[in-house]
Amino acid sequence: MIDGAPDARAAPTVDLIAVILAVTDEQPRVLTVRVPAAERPDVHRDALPAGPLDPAHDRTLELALRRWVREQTGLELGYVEQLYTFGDRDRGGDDDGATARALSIGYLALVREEQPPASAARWRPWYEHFPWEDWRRGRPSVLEAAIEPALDAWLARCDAGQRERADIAFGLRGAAWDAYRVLDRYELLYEAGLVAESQRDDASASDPHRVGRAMAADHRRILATAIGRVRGKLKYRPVIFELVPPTFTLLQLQRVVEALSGGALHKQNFRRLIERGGLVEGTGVRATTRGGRPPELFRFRREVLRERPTPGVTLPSIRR
Amino acid sequence: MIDGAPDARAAPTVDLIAVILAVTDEQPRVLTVRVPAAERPDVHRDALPAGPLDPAHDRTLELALRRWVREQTGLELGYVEQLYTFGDRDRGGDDDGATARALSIGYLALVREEQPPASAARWRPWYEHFPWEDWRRGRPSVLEAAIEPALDAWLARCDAGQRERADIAFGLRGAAWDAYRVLDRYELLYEAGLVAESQRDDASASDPHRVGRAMAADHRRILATAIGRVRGKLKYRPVIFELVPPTFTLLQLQRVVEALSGGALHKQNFRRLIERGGLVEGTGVRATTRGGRPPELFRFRREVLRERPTPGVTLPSIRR
DNA sequence: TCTTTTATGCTCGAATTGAGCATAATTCGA
DNA sequence: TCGAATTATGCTCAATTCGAGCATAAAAGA
Repeated sequence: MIDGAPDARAAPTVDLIAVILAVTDEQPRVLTVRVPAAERPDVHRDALPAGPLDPAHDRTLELALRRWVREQTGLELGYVEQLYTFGDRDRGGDDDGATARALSIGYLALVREEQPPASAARWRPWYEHFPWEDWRRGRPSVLEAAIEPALDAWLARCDAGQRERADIAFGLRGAAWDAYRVLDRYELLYEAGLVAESQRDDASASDPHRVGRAMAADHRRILATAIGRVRGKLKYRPVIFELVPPTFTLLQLQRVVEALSGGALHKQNFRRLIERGGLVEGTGVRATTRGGRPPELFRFRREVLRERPTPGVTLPSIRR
Repeated sequence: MIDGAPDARAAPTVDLIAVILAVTDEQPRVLTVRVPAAERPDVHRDALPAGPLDPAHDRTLELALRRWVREQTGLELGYVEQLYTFGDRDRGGDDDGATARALSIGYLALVREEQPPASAARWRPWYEHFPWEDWRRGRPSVLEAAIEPALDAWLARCDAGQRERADIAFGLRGAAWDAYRVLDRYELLYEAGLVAESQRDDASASDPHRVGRAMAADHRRILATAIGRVRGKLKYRPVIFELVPPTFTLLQLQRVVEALSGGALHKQNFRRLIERGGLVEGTGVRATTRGGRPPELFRFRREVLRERPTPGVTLPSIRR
């Protein structure tokens, strides 16, 4: 069986699941739909949009994704990249038995502005699901108020390895907060029983100190993966320009970076980085403004791709 | 169909495919098996080992992978991460019709040393498949001798966008060579008909200026994805230590980084980076040596994970 | 002992980064 | 109309990092 031929027994159902992100009004948002919960059809939950993989129509997985997203939401996706394939058995979805395994191929998509979605989909600020990830106005209070005490209590029953893992993930006891470890943090909270999803999956789970707004099945895990990915990508690819209009002010751009990375940036240094890095060029036009000196409008400078190997924006160094 | 329920029509076969990497004798190697070609059973090709996803046995995809790799090759995998899911229709495999789609979930694994593989698997230097990726002894001659002329000829029939894409991928006309764009380069060569795989997939393909050793189906594309990933990962996670013995000299470590990244490093600066970055600690023991001052043996310093957000090694700046 | 070889320490200038001060160009209220 | 408030933008300065090379140390081998 080492010869590349897949086993015929293994025929799980496969769907494509989309994490579609945009930033509007300085809030990063994710496109969600409301679905009835698997066990309790009267309860509705936020879910990521998912669609079938239709072999008859689509030559590639990415085309399949673009097609059903267009058909279902009217949204024309720009930047798309594959995220991760989720296939653990107990994914908390409508997985009925042990034999039929559900496989979801997750995709990350960035769209330019909040286009009002057709259908029942809606844009939701992602920090509602991850309040501990937004450090733009300082350390999130939920950390001290809820997460740390509950985590401590849980860790008292764990070994030193878990303690170390938690320290690194949450920047405790002298460790630094690493903005990219979004999934690590979510997984710890899940294991510690601090998110509603783990209560659902495990009846014997501990107390209901739930943090953040829950999602259907394992969709919050998928969103965590996407946030970590987009934060990482910012550094070395100019994906940020997928999220802003064709022309923009440097402050607009900065706010979008801050929204994604969850940290505050030093304004003048951000400008220096972006301008001297050759990522943008001025248009000569100034934006109409609502007070203060009117800022110049810039556009993405495509030529940077040939000039520099990794044109991105370095992340925070959280201010203060 | 936006509700997360997968369509029952879509039931492709799924297998797990492993890119298992090691570095021995300063050569990066990949574990391959020999399989008969889909169209011509008399011809054998290098392939990546693949195994089934068995829902009955394995709770997670990663466990399934570890299990069949252990069973088939005797190899106990250490570091494992999911790479990418390959599911385009024309993957060049034993895909018989348009209806049955083959899905391969690729995994990247790093193992510590060249353990002599049981079974028919063998270790193969990956630069045989990608000779243009090895810049350790300067610019690979295959670029000037074969790739650039053929690429130029092909680009003459393309639009300016392709020209730009090729410049960026291969560092032509003033652009910088970016070690991470392994997949971009392979895909261009594929499209230009410069690798044997594209001849197989397209009977009308151009001349046989083939570069690098071919692999079965789309396995070379998968390997390219893995190489790009591991090169990227080096920068911000200490994955390098998955590939060296528990204690090692700094030169050994440097050679492994160079093998993976495909570039030469400045020795003293590498030492400074590693030591002052707190990635290693001396053992006080010196290695037995074959001439020259005996070097000290170091070990990975685990505490660095809590001290620094992104403990990795910055890549070359290719010397000379 | 002298040459060769590899390891390791150190310096120097250039570039990058973090932080803040200063000035410019507007709007808005008194 | 003037001054306060607000936002944009230019500039400096010190600390750190990075690229490159010189110099010395510690061994083997002739």
